Amino acid sequence: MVIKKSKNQIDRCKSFSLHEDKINMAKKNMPHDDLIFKTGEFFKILGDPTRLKIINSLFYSELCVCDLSNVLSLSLSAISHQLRVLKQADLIKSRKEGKNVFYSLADEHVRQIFYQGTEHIKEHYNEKI
Amino acid sequence: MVIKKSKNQIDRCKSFSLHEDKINMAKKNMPHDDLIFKTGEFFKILGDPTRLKIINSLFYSELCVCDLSNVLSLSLSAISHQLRVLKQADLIKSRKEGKNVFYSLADEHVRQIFYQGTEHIKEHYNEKI
DNA sequence: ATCATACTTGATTAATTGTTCAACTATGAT
DNA sequence: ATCATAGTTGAACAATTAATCAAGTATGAT
Repeated sequence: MVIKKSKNQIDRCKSFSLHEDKINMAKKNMPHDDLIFKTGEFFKILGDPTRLKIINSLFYSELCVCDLSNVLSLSLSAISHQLRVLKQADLIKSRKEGKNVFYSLADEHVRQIFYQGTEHIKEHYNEKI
Repeated sequence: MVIKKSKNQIDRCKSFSLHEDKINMAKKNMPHDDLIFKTGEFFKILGDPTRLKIINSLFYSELCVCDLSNVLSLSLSAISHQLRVLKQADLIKSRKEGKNVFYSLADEHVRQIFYQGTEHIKEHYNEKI
């Protein structure tokens, strides 16, 4: 009763003509790969609890690596690695003072998008979180 | 010249008292783990080019799996897997009509956050994308 | 009943990723 | 100069993940 697909059969449907207009509309309005990719990279950075906690911590004041290690109860190394990711993506900036390196948010935009994300989740779960 | 750390030394700094106020402020205002985690999961879903392209495609009209396969030049299987991820996260919804399953955006919020993300990137790269 | 089309799904595989470990450098105090 | 503290970094390891493959189900036409 099992029908095996031939090796090189393309796993696509055949009804291109059916919704041709809608398909072309979607294709025409597709942003360039570069923008899609970079936007994805940006959201990916916000897709980690540790990084979100770091961002939230920096809402109130600049903090050094040591402070963040205390706030998140995570090793200096783990924090430092994540700070590098956040800095390379220009979500945060740093300033050196003696033995300390103080980190702060790069701009208001980060705060806004973070806020929108949490609000979306809150609404979605009926304020139960 | 190499000084080896003892096995169980904790990789944390010792200056808790230095920035105690700032640390407590950050701790006090930290959202619950559940909210942080779910927000992270949400952003993670937006952190993939294929899913972003699907979302962008659905900006203009509902589309079936086959249509999306055509728009993105990706196999039905790959599209279907991603649609499931997007649906489970309530970013899209579906409607069955005969042999077709039509997908559309779940709400305006998704559109807004996607838009904010791309705008952030565009600003950041000086409109060069 | 049979067949083609639309879609789904579980398993596999390759690539990516977050944390830890163990080292390193940088700075300031003694 | 030596030492302690603050921070960085590369390697390793486990966990996650996106696409493919090979099968499956669902629906409508003949």
